[in-house]
Amino acid sequence: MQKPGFAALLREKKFKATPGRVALLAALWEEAKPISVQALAHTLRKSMDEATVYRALEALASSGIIRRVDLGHSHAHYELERVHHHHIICTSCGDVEDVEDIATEKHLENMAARSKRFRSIYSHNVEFFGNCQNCNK
Amino acid sequence: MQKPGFAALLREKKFKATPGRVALLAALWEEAKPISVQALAHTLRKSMDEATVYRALEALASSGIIRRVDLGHSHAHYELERVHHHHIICTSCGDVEDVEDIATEKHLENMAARSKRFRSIYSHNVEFFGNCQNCNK
DNA sequence: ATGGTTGCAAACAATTTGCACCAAA
DNA sequence: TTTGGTGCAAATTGTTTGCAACCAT
Repeated sequence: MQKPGFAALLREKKFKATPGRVALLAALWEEAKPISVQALAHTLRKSMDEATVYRALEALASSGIIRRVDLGHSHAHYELERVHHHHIICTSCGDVEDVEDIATEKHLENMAARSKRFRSIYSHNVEFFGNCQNCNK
Repeated sequence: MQKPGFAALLREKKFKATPGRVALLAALWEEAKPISVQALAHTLRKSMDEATVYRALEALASSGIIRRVDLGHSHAHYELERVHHHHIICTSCGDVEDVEDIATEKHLENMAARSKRFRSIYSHNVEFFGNCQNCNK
């Protein structure tokens, strides 16, 4: 994926392209994996107040520009919405690896389609937990 | 699933079968769906201090008796570990429905097996987000 | 007897909110 | 000029911890 024009992307989604939000998206791009709000706020400490980071993350996540990810910790992580994928988390060292598989995605859609009370399902998260090779010695 | 003997279950996993923990498991059994720590602590207010609820939940979850579930809120939920299944969450009213599908589970295993850095994967979570029929009018 | 468990209080961490001000469109 | 976005501070909410006492085994 090419680095997108973040300002244009924001305007496209009806947001104002403020320097802070552009910096936020750039930081997520740089990170290239889920980052905690605290770490992100620290990175952006020159550009954005922590409360504003929270507000921006929520707004951008509900517009689909970014994605909220749960890694089993007691605080949220976010990442740029790129190619659809999921995560494997090492419960020992916290390391995260991406996984993707088209065939599985189809099955996930089927699974969701079985619901009786839900007709519209617009997203899903999948997380695997295990130990990476470093921690499994 | 039959209602288990919680005291015996606890001892089996090398825990002490205290009245509080038995009450906790009974409460999760009653609830029959993911419950927030706060709601659980409120239910158990006569049996267990909130801090103890947190400690018990963590211990029981890492032994596999119960399961921690992320519903996209900013606090944890737990449920009894029963038949393996996942959840669809209504992002409007918060309602939760269970989903399960053996075929999909096989594919999830395949997906996880593709990892390069992870050999041992012991659990996974899947959550779908959408709107239930009530909220989708 | 003894080590896991608990209550209570306090500390800590994560997230949200009110409000006046600012700046992008 | 209008309204979304921001900083700052304070309030909330969620979670963890220390320690002495307790009780299930």
